[in-house]
Amino acid sequence: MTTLKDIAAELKLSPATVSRALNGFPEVNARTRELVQQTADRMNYRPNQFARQLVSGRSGMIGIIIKITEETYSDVAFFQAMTSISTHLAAADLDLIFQASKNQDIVAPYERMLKKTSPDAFILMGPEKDDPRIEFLKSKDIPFVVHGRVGDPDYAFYDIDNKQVASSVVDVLCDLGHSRIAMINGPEPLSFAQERRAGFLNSMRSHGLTVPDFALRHGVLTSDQGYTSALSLLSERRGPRPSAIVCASTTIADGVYRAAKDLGVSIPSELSVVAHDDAIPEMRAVNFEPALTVTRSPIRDASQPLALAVQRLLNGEKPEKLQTIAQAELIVRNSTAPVPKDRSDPW
Amino acid sequence: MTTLKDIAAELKLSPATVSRALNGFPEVNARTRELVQQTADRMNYRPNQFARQLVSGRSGMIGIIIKITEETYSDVAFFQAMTSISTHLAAADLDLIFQASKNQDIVAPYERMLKKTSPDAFILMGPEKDDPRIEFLKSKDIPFVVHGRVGDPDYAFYDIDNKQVASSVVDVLCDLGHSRIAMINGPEPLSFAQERRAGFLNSMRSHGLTVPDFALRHGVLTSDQGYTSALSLLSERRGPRPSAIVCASTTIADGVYRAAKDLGVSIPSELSVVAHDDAIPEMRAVNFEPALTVTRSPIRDASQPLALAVQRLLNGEKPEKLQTIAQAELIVRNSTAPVPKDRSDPW
DNA sequence: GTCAAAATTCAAAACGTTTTATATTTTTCA
DNA sequence: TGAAAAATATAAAACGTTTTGAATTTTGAC
Repeated sequence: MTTLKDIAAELKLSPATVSRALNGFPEVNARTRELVQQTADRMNYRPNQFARQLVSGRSGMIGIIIKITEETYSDVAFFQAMTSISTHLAAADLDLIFQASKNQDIVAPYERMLKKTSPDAFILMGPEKDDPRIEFLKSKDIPFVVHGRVGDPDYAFYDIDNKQVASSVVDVLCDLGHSRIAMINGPEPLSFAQERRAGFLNSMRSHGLTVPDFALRHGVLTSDQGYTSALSLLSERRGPRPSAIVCASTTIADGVYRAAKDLGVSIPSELSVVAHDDAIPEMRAVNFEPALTVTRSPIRDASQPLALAVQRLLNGEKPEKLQTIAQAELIVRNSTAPVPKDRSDPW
Repeated sequence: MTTLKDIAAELKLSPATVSRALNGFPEVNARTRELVQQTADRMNYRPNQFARQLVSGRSGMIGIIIKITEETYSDVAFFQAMTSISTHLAAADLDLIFQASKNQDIVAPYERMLKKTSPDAFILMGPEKDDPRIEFLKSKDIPFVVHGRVGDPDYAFYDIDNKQVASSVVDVLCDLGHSRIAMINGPEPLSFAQERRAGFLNSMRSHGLTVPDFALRHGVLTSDQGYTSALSLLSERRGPRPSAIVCASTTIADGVYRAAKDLGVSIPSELSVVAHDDAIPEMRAVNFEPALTVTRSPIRDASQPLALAVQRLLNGEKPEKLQTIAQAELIVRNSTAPVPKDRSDPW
């Protein structure tokens, strides 16, 4: 391993000058710099990162921690996001430290990583209300960026406008005359699900419509969850069946399609279906039969803003200035149709 | 930030003693150690990892790099493996540095990470013949463990016995009287596919059977790939159809099932299907209709041996001593049956 | 040719540990 | 009691950078 000193000795310069020359400081003679560069190359010099980190106090690494679930969907979604974030960070010469944890105490792995590897910042996914991880990072004064948000926060985040996602869907369905609209939503504790719920209920109310309790369901984003929820919604045991179902994901919609098929309910003539599309390669909305109407905002679109926000945080920008709310795109396909005459009455 | 010196000053001891006390060296008085421990706790001391790394020359981190594909299956499989590895490493206080790369030059990201973050070792997945990554790591003298193997290598690895996987399946099918057995294998460059191919052909030969070229296919591990391959195999355009198909994964088998259904070929009475099951939660062999006969070796089983091998490498053990070849388990279910009389002739 | 200003280089300190070689204290045993 | 041995503590060096403050050299103007 050749060190700065070696180069300095070779050229009869001081380590200070060599350091400056290599790091592009202005106060070094052009000829000297050239010379230093060349000998550094020739001697195959690689700066020792540990020494750099010691003096700079920075690791150049970003932490990301995932709670292990049994759910493939969140896995695939998370993995997509993470790979994408990784490539964007690498472009800024930042590395990603990854940790999966099934720890009960969701803060513990953050503490451990902080002690052990000292990432300069964290990227945090799937925030919940009063999320202890956020409290922890704030208390330790560690920069972090959140994918998603809870409420109207003061931290840096990237999120989509989940209220708009839900309300734009309601608008579309109401324009088609639907009034009995059900929703199969994501897991209750997650903020995106709460936002969509709020947006959904608000928008329904503003159209003068109500939603009975049984028509608004929460659960994991799996096809099976969609299937069982839809079976129950379509069974008419608790009153007339909905004329439209709003799904939290394309996987949920897949289950709804299966249930409709099994019950002989035709889409879209008897039942309209809309979903939010995270653009996970697994289940493409265009390949649905009939093609699925969606609000669309690819999860991978989040990665660049997240990576960028991290860099800016590290440059000292204020978190409050690093907040992005993206709008979802509405794509009407063939799974939505005007409400059938005999099903237009509200609940 | 309180440092070792602060504690030393507080107790009127030398930093050396404090260091030794905290790191459990024997040559320190029990009372002193107790005292040091307490004040360290009281002053909320956290050792500076950068300083440690500088003097030890070790980062305590393991690098893992994935080439981005378009394939969900490999994503899910990889992600499963990675999360599992991560938890095992964390138990040994090692962190995982993750990087996704779509770089053409598959060595470049290794070089970059090495320069930037200096992992102590790498875990390397999906080795190919003459893999330049392996050459690179060897030339730089960086320890690494491979998931999979090529040939009869001198590096540390964990792999399953892919020849056995293929041959045990052939044995089962031959016992049932099958002689026209086709294989839908994984991507040609990957070593596991080559091993299975070899095992398959060898075993067929030893049963006195031949395999025409068109009956042995390579491709990605997707349902669609299985579907199109099976359609082609079952079309009888190139001779009589196989009485059994061996699949590289449950996703492939899913495609085969779909193709058989579309063609009105019944499983298992007209066609036997066997697959290798990596135990990815996506597609459970037991849930197939009929339940799928498999050779089974969960990908997540690899993570603990891999994590352990890494630790041993770091403790100076020789890579040649850290080689594991796991046997797959054969599970016969309902997708295999005796060959139909009219299809028992060999090709 | 001189002097101030600008440009360039340097020596030393700092970052916070671990480790080596040495010094001091305590214990043991004759 | 004294010397040797064992136990415990220490000072200083080392790891390889960056940065501070000062020193040296070069340039430009008169």
